[in-house]
Amino acid sequence: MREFIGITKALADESRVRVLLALRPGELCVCQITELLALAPSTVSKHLSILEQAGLVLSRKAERWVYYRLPEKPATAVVREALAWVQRSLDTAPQAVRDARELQKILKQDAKKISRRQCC
Amino acid sequence: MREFIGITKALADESRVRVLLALRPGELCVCQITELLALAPSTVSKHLSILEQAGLVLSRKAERWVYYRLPEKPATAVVREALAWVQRSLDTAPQAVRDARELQKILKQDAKKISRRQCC
DNA sequence: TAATCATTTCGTCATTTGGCGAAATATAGA
DNA sequence: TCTATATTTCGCCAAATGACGAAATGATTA
Repeated sequence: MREFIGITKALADESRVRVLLALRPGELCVCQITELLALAPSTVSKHLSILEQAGLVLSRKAERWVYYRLPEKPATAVVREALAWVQRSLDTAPQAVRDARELQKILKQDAKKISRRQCC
Repeated sequence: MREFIGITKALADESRVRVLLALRPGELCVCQITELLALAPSTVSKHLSILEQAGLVLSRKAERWVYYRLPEKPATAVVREALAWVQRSLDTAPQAVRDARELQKILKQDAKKISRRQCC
């Protein structure tokens, strides 16, 4: 029950759900997620830690950046089914589509900046 | 997205999840749910209205009582999958087992009282 | 080493949430 | 009609939540 409520609380916020949808194509660093959500970095960091605590995302640190991703093989069935439910339910939601488009732009911007060894 | 967040917020409280599990065998009136949760009637009423708003339960009024039940044929796929996820995830959770046992007692008590035309 | 940058932690604030009891509403029975 | 009972609505309070900016942390670059 503890785990379950942790997951539902994590899913009970639109910004956090948007992150889960944004991560579908692959991992993103905190600064990219921050730009997508248009929130303060500290706010985004808190959101991500809640998602990670619930087991809904994983993180890895590389150089100066922290990348978050969906767990390819979730630790528990509850988490796996939660993620599947989110994706099925919101796959074509307007917000998800908008975010996917916006994310394209963000990734494209970063591609230029990468030549300067920066993430965002 | 609106509907989805309404559902996750409804699921993000242990009392409300316990109600969904308690309703598996069949409908219950507010006073029975109130006894199970051991909360004030006004609090339980509010919880139930949140669940109903999210589409996770239905209600019917009969005589003096209001009975709540799981939707046999949920209005949307999101709701149907949410309910299925809850049940699968918490089917054998200790709290669910305790509540099922406690519910037996409550129903047995009511059986006696029904001879006096009372619900609880 | 010093400066820079990405991220997290901390403190604060406004809003929401979950709890209660009192009062209102609705229905059944005397 | 009057009373009793079941439920909901309302107003209140304490705790949790989501937002921010400032400061701390960690790692890279100059």
